[in-house]
Amino acid sequence: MTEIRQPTPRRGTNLPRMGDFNLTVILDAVRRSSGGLSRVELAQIVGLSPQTISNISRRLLDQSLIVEAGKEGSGPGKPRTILRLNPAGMYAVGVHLDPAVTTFVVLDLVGAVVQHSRVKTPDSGNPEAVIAAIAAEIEKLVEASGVDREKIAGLGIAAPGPIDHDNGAVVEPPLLDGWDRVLLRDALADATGLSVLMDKDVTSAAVAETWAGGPSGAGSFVFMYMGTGIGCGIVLNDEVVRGTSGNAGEIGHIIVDPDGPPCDCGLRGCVKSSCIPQVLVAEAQAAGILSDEGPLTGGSVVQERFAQLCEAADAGNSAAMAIIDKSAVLVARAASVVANTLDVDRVVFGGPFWGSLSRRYLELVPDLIQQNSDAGNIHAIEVVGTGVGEDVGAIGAACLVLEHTLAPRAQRLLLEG
Amino acid sequence: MTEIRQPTPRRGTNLPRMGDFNLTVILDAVRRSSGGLSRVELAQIVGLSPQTISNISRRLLDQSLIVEAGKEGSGPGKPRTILRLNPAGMYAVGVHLDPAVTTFVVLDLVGAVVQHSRVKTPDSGNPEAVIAAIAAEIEKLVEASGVDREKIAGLGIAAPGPIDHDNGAVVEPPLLDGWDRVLLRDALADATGLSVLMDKDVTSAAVAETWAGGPSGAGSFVFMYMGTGIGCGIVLNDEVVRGTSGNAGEIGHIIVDPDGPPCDCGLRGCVKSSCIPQVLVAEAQAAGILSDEGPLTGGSVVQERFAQLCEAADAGNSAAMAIIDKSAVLVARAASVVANTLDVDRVVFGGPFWGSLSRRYLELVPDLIQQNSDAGNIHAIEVVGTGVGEDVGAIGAACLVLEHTLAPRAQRLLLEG
DNA sequence: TTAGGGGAATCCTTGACTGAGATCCGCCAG
DNA sequence: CTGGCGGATCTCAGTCAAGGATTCCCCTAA
Repeated sequence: MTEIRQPTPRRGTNLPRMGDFNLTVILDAVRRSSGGLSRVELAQIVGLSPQTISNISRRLLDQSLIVEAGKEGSGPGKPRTILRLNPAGMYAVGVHLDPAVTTFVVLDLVGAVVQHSRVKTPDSGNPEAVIAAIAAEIEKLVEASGVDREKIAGLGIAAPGPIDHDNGAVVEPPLLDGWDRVLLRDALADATGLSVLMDKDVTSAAVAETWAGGPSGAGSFVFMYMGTGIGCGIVLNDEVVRGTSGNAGEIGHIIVDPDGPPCDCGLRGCVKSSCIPQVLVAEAQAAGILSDEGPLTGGSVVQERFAQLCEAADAGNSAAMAIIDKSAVLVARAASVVANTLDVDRVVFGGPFWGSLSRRYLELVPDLIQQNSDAGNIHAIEVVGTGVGEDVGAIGAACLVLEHTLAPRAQRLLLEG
Repeated sequence: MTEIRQPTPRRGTNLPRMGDFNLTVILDAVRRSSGGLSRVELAQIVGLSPQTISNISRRLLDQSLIVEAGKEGSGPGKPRTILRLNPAGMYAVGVHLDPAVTTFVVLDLVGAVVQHSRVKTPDSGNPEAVIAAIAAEIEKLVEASGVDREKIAGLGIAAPGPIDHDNGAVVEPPLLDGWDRVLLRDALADATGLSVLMDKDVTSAAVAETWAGGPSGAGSFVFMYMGTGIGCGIVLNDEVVRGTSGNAGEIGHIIVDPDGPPCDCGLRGCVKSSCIPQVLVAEAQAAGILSDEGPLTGGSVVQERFAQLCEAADAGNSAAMAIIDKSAVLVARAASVVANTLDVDRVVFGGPFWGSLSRRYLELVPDLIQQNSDAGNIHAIEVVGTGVGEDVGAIGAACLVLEHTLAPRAQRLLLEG
């Protein structure tokens, strides 16, 4: 353990990089504004001269990434021409590969869903066949959307962790037999002809929030992903934290309940063993809240019964409410650990199971997190639910492409090796 | 909780910024190399053309931040001229304000300690007098070092958290009465005439590692700070994570022992209640390992007895060893939580109490962390002890200045508001 | 003496900045 | 109703500064 792997050192930058970066900065400002911005406003916001804004605007107009959308003249003088994002300027395809269902979306530049489909994930141990099926579904979806293929910037894949980011493979995914270290990214690139990006589902969800989540996707935040498992996506200063192997956000073994049930790690009360939906459903069945007592096999069964549990809680069943409320306390503890460690001032909740939980969680969690906050005296911590719905995984996957292509990441400035 | 605070949007960049950034990139490459680099090597490393390197080298030579140090010719052709950091090119002053002792250092450009002193922190409730005393001590230290005042880039302060980074104040510091929200940074700037930066001690320690820690300070890592409390500093891709209010790294309430003692947060087995030195010393006293049974008042008493405990463990006292070993397990769990959440591949241990612990911890902790790693299948996690010694707080404080002035932070590229 | 590599001088390209001019609209007088 | 005036917005040329490409000079080993 004494030899330190020497990372690639920090590299320099040059003029073309600078130009491209400023372009993405302006695009980002336009994107984040509600209702567009004029060139003068842009100059003020990004700190560049009006001239430069004009030049870059022209480039963006030429690429039809933005459009001039009307004028706005209040007083005397030439009215400002408003620049807006052109939704049809670019598209991206997203796939969320989940043990239960595989979701597909085509997204436009503003992050709106143009086309959408879901298929049950085939549980064959034959990844090649599944990959071919995915490629075919993408083909069908793009066809149906009527989008010009030239306008499709790429394909994003969201997969359950852990993943091997360097090789574009999932590693020992639970409930996906035969998928260990299959080179999914390259296989799909070959099959579709698109450039492919791959990330964990929680990271994708966080990216979806930055791109399609409105004001709650700006700055720094932790995205609590409520899915089959519970994970988090991390965004610091508008940049997603991926970690060395793309596996940031693993919080399954944070201990949230010293009196909780034992976990496979040998301890007690981990997130993974005490507050994921599967555990809550099992608790509800043991308590006799859910009539159906069949085995909990597969993600879709869990999802269904979990929805029943939440409905019971919303309907006033006190035992069900107790289970949900307790889970809120535990999840809030996990969120607090991450929020305290990174000192963020916003926690965003989302994920496929969030819809059922949101009402009760939004009543309980804000106060719990505020109480647990180490920096609570200095700044409050906002707790919000995401605006991106159930398909956040697939939407996030598509947003990976948009983010990679158009977001003003500092990395974009640096020369490549 | 619905109103989202709109953060300052991402800003553009321009030519002068680019030039300055490239300068810092080159300086950083020279700094990180062992034994200097030639211009050609630099060109290859940072990706800029040889003559750009030449131009920037000239600027660095003019500012005497680097020096030409000999030639290196192996084969035919003109031998390479080696560029090295000039230790005397710049200095920085660092102060570590700790409840027990206040440490002062003057650092040169390579991070070597030029001058050093310690005084007991006066426990008066009169911050103004203490600030005046600190300023006087700095004056004395600079005088004694014989350093040209023009070469002093600034003053760094490391303070125990939580801090209010915006206002440069400590917030409700434990054991420091009367210091709540005193505007320490501005007061010291007025008193010394230096530009002052302030950060938490754990953040400062992480910065010290990036600047003076050798290869283990590159890339991404978590710095576990073993002090009166236990905290962590976070560095991702060579940039320190500070958080919205400068309070990142608060891990005191991560639960590491479900069977542990109760904590003031209402739960059990937090880091703060189960493995900080004060708790271990109390355990040792209860077990009769330490003969002296006096009260545990003040940081220096704890430090002294903790050293005795570690000595006993090193000497083979099995009860003492059990206490240290158990703490290693617990601290490893906390480190694992952070490492898993951020997916870093290195954990660096350090801090004032690290010296006593290092031998046993380095035997136990690497395996423990590897076992707890969620990404353990994908990459190993290195565990190393810092090269920066007991004064890491003050050295880190001085490094804050060097880092702010000379590190290739992406932030440097962006235009200011 | 020759070969080969390092470093500097020169010119080119490119992107942002500066200042003058064109454009557009509301206002107001005739 | 019409045309000139003023003010704000936007664009056109010129300048500046930084990195890139080419060329040349210098140095050392063989």
